[in-house]
Amino acid sequence: MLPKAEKVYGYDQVARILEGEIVAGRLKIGELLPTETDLAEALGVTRPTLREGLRALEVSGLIRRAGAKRLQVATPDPEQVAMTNARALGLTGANFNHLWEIQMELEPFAVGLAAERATEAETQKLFDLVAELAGTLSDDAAVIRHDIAFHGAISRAAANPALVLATAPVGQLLFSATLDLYRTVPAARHRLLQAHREIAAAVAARDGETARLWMQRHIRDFRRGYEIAGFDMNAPIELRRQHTG
Amino acid sequence: MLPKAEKVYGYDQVARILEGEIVAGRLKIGELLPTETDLAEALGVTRPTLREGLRALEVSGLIRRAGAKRLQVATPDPEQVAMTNARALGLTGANFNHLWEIQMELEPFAVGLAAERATEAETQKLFDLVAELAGTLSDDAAVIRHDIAFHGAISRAAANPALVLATAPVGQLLFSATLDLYRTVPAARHRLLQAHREIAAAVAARDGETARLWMQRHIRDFRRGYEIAGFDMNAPIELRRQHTG
DNA sequence: ATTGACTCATTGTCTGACAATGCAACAACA
DNA sequence: TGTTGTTGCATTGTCAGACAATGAGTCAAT
Repeated sequence: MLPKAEKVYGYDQVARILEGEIVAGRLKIGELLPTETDLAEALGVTRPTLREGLRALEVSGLIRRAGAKRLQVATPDPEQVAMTNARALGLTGANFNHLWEIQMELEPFAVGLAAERATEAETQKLFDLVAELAGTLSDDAAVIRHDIAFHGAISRAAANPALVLATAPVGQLLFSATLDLYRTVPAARHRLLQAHREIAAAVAARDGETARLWMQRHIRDFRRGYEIAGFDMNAPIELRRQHTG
Repeated sequence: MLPKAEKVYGYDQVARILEGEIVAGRLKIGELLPTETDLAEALGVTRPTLREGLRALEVSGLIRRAGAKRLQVATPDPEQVAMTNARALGLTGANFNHLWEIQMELEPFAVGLAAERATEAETQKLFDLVAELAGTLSDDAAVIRHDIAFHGAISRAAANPALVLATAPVGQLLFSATLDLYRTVPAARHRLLQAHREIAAAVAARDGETARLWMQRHIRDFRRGYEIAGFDMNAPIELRRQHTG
């Protein structure tokens, strides 16, 4: 019950201080950090210690390599954050049912918002993705990349950063597990193409209701494919590392 | 368009290799890592380099200090992950409207599932939290801590790890921004207490519909409080560091 | 104006070291 | 016998200093 006197290590200090400076806006986004030697001196630690702190910040996405040299203050890249979360989610033992349940709730919601708010460029992006998919339908890995990209584009079109953060990890994890699906149930890819096509059209027409319906159908269909393929829906899903595109 | 020959640094290698070993299950959860000297030698790097990699893994939650010495393989702590995400979300410029929108969608959904699935212990936890709140209603910070804990407990009762991951950051960020709210609109805390009480009762009664309705009311009410207080709902919300409990 | 060579700063990495501290074994005691 | 104090050791956190590789900037040559 006591406030447990936890020792704060140097590298932890470094990370916290720098994080505070960034969040408080004293270190502005895009700004270049001082050299490691200078920073270390300013913070009263040595370079190895400083670097441990920097590595921590880099993982949480608050700093990024600019070019290849200097480090740059940055806002966390949603995709990178999503990837980290997806992996974390995989390690908690989440299974298909868990993920599908969330998908079924969030994706129709997202596409409804997207239908209201999508900009011209964003709907165009959806059409582009669909067209691209039509061309690479036989490449399983490409289909999955497209699937992730399409749902990601919808989330972004919904113009809500919190929604992106909530949906992206689930989608990445779920879709990454479907490589075997398309091998086992080849027909699934055509149903996917049609669904995406209809969804894109509905979003462009600002028809939220139709978009939601197609999305629901799409996600139910996804589950059916998983059933047909005979996969175990209670088995933990693990994130498969993307073939870096 | 070219596959950009990206240099892979030693510390990055270390992190990836170890991560791979953990995900693949060759390093089991709870297992203690070898000493830094041994690990460094095994991986063909020196200790400073190794430690940078370890720091990265520590931030992503894959390893944790056991006791105070040796490092231990671990599954990411959802709360810690949520905190990281909440901060990331804050930096993307998410505002009250964004967060509330998600909240309004996910929390009723979560409480509906909780009403179906909550175990005896989990419903008891809800009642305990409500009782505790009733005792500390005048302490603003305590009210907020309770609020986060209560919604977290519901997510967990919904028995879906993906849901926890999706809701926790939003809740943490949103509620952390309400300290001023209770100061400005003192009555809000009583309405919050009532809502939580009703929700806990509905979950215990396995009455999903009532639970959802009260949750919706609760979240709408929250918004009204925010309006009455005259806060700007389009201003970015920043995460306030918790007073470590 | 563009290209090329050159300089220099900075990073990634290494070597070696030391103090602090937690853990385990052991001794001393009730 | 069970508990407490002591001691030694292993391991971590941190430091100091060094060096090669490489990116960026400078300046001359074309």
